[in-house]
Amino acid sequence: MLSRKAKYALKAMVQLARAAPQQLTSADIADRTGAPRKFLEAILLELVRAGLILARRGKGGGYLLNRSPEQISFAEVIRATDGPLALAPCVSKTAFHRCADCLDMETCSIRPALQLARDATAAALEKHTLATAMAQTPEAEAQLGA
Amino acid sequence: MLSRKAKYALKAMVQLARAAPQQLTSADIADRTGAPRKFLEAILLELVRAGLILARRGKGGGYLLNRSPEQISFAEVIRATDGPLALAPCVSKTAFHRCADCLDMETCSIRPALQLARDATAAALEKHTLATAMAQTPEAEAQLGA
DNA sequence: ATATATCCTATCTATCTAGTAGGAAAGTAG
DNA sequence: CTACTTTCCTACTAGATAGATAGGATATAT
Repeated sequence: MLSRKAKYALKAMVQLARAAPQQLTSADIADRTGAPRKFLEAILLELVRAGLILARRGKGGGYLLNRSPEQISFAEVIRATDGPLALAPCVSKTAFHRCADCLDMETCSIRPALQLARDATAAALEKHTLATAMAQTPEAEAQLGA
Repeated sequence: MLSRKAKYALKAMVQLARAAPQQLTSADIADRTGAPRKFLEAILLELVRAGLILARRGKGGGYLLNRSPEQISFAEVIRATDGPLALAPCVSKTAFHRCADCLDMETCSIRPALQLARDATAAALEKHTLATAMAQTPEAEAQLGA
């Protein structure tokens, strides 16, 4: 399961894609996604640090995508917030290391299955970009207060 | 990421598949997988309740698969221990419900992506059975104490 | 009866989740 | 230079989950 953090991040990214080339403030995004503003700010900061978005401080400031929506995949956003997509570190491409509870990776009886699962998930989420999401759901996000 | 519980469960199931038609005690399985015996017992109990294995109490007792290895998928074992494979409840087939943090499922901008991811993961893990795992790694599991 | 093995309950510690609160730093406009 | 806005940073908290451990009750075979 994704954490709320990752879901808020994904929804925020889609909102930024919709707003482009205009920027949105954390308050704007909080309104549009239902995420608590202060919590959202921390998440947006992580996305800034991951290089996915840019931030402008001060009056008239806000956030905007650092790349075009076609170039930002769901996989990247999830990795930036929740970490690797893989079901175990030993099959992760972005954060590979031996599992603490498994001595011999080579003869591990469950690793091949986890590898297939990772590849399948990664393929789906890397193909799916912010542009895909925009095209599929062209309307504004439903408001929580509605 | 899978919990240790799920990994122990999967490894235990593969060991039971290898041992069949002989049964194994919790101590046997703990030895072969590196899982703490008492922790493992709790896990095995969950697998019993999920109908994946059978337990025999008393002297000469132990655990054994309730179906043939070809009929038990990795997906089932993971669901029995860690819960749904899906990244969100709203795209889960086995535990479907609306996400607490999302009012309108129909217009959700991230749901289609999560649906694709779930389908891809489920397909991979449902196809992969204990028999598949046995065939791929015919040797005994590496010992933690080795 | 005794030994064996699963089943059940309770407890514990550390970490993670999902925030809240308060303010510092930076940028803009007058 | 001052006021205002907006991001950035630090600290804190309540509650849940992970990953166990401990001790014993219950069932079974000899």
